[in-house]
Amino acid sequence: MTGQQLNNWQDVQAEVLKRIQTRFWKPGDLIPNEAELANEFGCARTTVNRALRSVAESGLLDRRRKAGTRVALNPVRKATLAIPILRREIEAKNQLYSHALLALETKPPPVEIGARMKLDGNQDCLHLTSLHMADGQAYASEDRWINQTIVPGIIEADFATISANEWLVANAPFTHGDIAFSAVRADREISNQFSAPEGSALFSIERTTWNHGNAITFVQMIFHPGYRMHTTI
Amino acid sequence: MTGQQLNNWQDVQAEVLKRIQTRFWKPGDLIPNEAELANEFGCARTTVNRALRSVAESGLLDRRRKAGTRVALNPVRKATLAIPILRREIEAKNQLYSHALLALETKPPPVEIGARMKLDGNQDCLHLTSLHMADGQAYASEDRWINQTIVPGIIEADFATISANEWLVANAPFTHGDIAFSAVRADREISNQFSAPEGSALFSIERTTWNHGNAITFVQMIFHPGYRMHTTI
DNA sequence: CAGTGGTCTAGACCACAAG
DNA sequence: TTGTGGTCTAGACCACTGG
Repeated sequence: MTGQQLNNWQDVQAEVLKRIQTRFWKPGDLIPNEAELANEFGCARTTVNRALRSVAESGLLDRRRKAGTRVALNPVRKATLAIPILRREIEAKNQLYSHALLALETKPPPVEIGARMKLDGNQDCLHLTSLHMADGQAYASEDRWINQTIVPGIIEADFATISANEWLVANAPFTHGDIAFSAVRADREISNQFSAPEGSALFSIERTTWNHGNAITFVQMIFHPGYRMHTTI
Repeated sequence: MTGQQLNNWQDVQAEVLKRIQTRFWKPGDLIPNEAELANEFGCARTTVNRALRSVAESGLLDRRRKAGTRVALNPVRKATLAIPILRREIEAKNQLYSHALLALETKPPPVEIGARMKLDGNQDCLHLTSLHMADGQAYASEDRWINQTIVPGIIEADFATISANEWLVANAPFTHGDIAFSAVRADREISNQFSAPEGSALFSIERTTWNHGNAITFVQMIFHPGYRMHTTI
């Protein structure tokens, strides 16, 4: 060991971050390999590996076998953002959550939505619109299509008492999903729901969830004026 | 070993995910401890630990010492989204990146921005507005405040040739940042930049970056109409 | 108190890719 | 070909926390 004693991977990680932030290791630099750092820090190579892997996952290091580990030239910082169930997001603010089912029908979705769900042909879907409220104020408007052919039991669900999202979370496991964030203009219907001027700029989240190759549901949530989604890096 | 042989942590992870998705382990269930799973899978406990830790990070498992590991009741799925440098985002689409500096001045920021940057008093900041373009089309409009007291060399920077973001990435390391996403209405100036109707709904990203306790910069990026930010879970 | 996950260690072998 | 990170193992000790 030639340097200070670092006993756990968090300490090693902190030292590595410090060297990057202070430009002791500059962007593009090749840093010592795991064995050398383990020797310098007086710990096992496994510990160094754990620390470096963690820093690399955050985007600050590029690691490649044989080529070694370099400080990232263009650090694409990765923000992790939690996609909460709306009810919990609202309750976390100590507000009362409620929701109202506005419409429920069975029909084939518009072509662009059918395409996103990779449905073949004019397949019937369950279509529902509902409003989520915090302390009685409109919080988010939901427009959802559910692929009823692959969700057993969906017909019996009572979406007046449980929100579609919560029912699906409990009954239709998914393997992965796509999410898109954007800004949309409030049309007449939406602006009425929020008691906001027509043409207001509203934050939108669209999500398609899948069970292996099959789309379970497509949902667009449009949030009240002024809504902000936060995260940190 | 009582079950099938799983030789690496990815296989163990896949098996664990399968058991969650198929409801073999149901939400709220306590699953076997690491030693039991290691025995069942015929691998070391370390390997099981690596797999379970990874699943827990995605939000599907709750792990607590002594209490054991449970399938999450309300899985708050975590989406990791990459915050790219704009130039790279544009070049990744095989478009030509360019940018124009629209204004540059030195003055104290508005109070709400000064508060976000935790500046004390009416401290002068470098304020610049610029436009990022893809193939000559307006892509995003940037409004940035830089705390010049803690960024050495900022005076010499030539923001006509290098974008402020790239200069800062190269010269002002940060330890962390806050990000907020929202929707904003295009005012007259912004709508002119995008040749879009006034009142268009535009996607906005605001970011403050810090070096320990000191704000380096606050920036608001407003994107062209129709911009979407994607991720997966 | 005792059971669980969290971590460290030393050694080993392997997969990948640069030269 | 060979140096690098990626991973597994067995065993050990520790930290936290539920009962």
